[in-house]
Amino acid sequence: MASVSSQPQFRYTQPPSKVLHLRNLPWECTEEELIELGKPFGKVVNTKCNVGANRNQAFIEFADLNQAIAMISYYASSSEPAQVRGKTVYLQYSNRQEIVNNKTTADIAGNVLLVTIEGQDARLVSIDVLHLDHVKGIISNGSLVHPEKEHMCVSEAMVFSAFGFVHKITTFEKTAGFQALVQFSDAETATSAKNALDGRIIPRYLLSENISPCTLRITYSAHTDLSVKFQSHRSRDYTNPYLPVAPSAIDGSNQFNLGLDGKKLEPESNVLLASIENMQYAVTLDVLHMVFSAFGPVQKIAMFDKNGALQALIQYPDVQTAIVAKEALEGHCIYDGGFCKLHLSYSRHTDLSIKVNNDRSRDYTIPNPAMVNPQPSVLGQQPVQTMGHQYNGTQYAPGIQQQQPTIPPQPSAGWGSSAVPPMPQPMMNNHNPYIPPASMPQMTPGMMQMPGQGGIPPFRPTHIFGISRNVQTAIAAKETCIEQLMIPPQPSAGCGASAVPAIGVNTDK
DNA sequence: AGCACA
Repeated sequence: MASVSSQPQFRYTQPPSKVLHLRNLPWECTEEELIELGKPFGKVVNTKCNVGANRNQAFIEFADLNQAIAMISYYASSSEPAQVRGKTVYLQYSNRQEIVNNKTTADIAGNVLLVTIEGQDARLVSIDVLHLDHVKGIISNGSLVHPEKEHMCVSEAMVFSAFGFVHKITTFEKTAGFQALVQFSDAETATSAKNALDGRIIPRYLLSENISPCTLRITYSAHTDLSVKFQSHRSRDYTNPYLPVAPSAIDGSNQFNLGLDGKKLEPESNVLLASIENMQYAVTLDVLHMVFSAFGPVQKIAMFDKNGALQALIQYPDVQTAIVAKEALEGHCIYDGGFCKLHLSYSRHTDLSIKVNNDRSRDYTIPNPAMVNPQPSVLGQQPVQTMGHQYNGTQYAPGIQQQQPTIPPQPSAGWGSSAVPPMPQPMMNNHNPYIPPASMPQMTPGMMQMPGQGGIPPFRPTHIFGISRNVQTAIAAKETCIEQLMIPPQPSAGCGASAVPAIGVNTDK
C-alpha cells in the first residue's frame, strides 16, 4: 500500500530510504566530501552532488538501509550538526529508493564528456564556445564564474594546459535540453575538464550578447570515440581538418559559418565589438581610443554596459583596419596582469550613430571644439561635471574601483613600441597620427599613484597588452563572440544622449 | 532550506 502520498511532506516524516537527501551544502560540494560525511555510518555506494537549482543539494546512497538510518539517527540526536566544510548540512531520507544515474563511487571516468548546457538559450550556444581552446582560455583567465557568485573568479592558478586537446565534439538536442559530447584523448584530461567546468557558467563574452546565461553540467559519457562525419555547426572533428564541411553548415544562416579548420568565420566588419573582461581597472573611452588608434584612425566609439560587462563598439573607416586590430588585440589585456582583457568580434554595424560626445561615446570624425579645446584646469574645479567636453582623464567608469590606469603620457613615446612585443602591425611607429592630442588621457598627479590596495597584484602601468602569449594563443585560436548587438535606439541603453552615466551630468549651459 | 535524466 502506498501510504506515503497521503502524508504531508514534512521533514521528519519521510519513510526511511538508503538514499539520503542533503541540502544546504557548500558550493560545489564534491563527491569525496559526501563520502567522507557518510562513511562513518556505512558504505556509500553512490552519490549525486550539485543537485537542485542552486546546486547545493546532494544525495548519498548507502549500501544498506540501516546505514542510512544510522546516519539520520545520529544527527537527529547529535548536538553537532552534519557539516561539510564547516557548513551545516541538513539530512533527510530521500523520497527515492536509489540514486539513478551516473556517479557510482567507482564511477566510470571516460575520455568523453556529456555536457548539458542549461539555460533558456542553451541551444544557441555555438559549438565553438565548447571547444577546448576556449575552455582553456576560460580557465586560464579565470573568468568562469560560479552561478552564485557571478563575479568571483576561479583560481587564476588554473593554467593554460590544464586540459588536453579536444578531439571531437558533437551536439544534439533532446528533451532534456541542449547537450554535447566532448571527446578528449584520455579520461584524465576529460576528468580535469569535468572537474573544472562542471557547474560553471559560460562567460558572457563567449556568447552572443542576447543569450542568457548558460550553465554547464558535465558527466561522463559511455562513448569512447565519437563518429563525426562532417564539420558542421553540430559536430566537429578537430583531429581531421580535411573532413568535409557539411553543406548544411554553410547555409547563410547566422552565426555558424565554418572554416575548414572548424573556425567560425564571422562576417568581417569595419566595426569591432569589444568586450572587456576582468575589468579591475577603469577602461575609459580615451583608453580605448588610444589602444585602437594604433591600428588606424578610429572614427567612432560607443561604450555601453551589456549584462553588467563593459562593451564597446569601435569603428574604423575600413574593414582591413578592423581586421588587423582584431587580430592583434584579441585576447590581449589592456593592463598588465590580466586586467581588462579584450575580446573582439566583428559588429554587424558599419556606421555607428553617435548622438552625443560624452565619456561613453564619441564621434571623432566630427570636429568638436569642446573636445579639442579642453580647459586645462577643469579637473581641479569640477572633477566630475565636465564630461562631454574633453578627455577628462580622471573619469572612472562607474562602479569600478578607482585604480586609474596609468597611460604613458606621450603618445609618441610608444606605449606600443616597447610594451607590445608581438604586435604584428608596426603602425604605432609613426606618431599615432590618429590620436588627437586632446583625447589622450593626460597624466595628472593623482593618476599616477596607485591607491594602495593591498591585494592588488603588481601593476606595471606602462605595459599595455602585457599578458603572456600563452593566454593569447590559448584564446586566439578562435572566436566565439557572435555579435548580434543592436545599438539601442532608446537612449537609456548606451550610446545615446542620456546615456551619461551616473558619475556626472552634462552641465550644458 | 525541501528531491535529480542523459
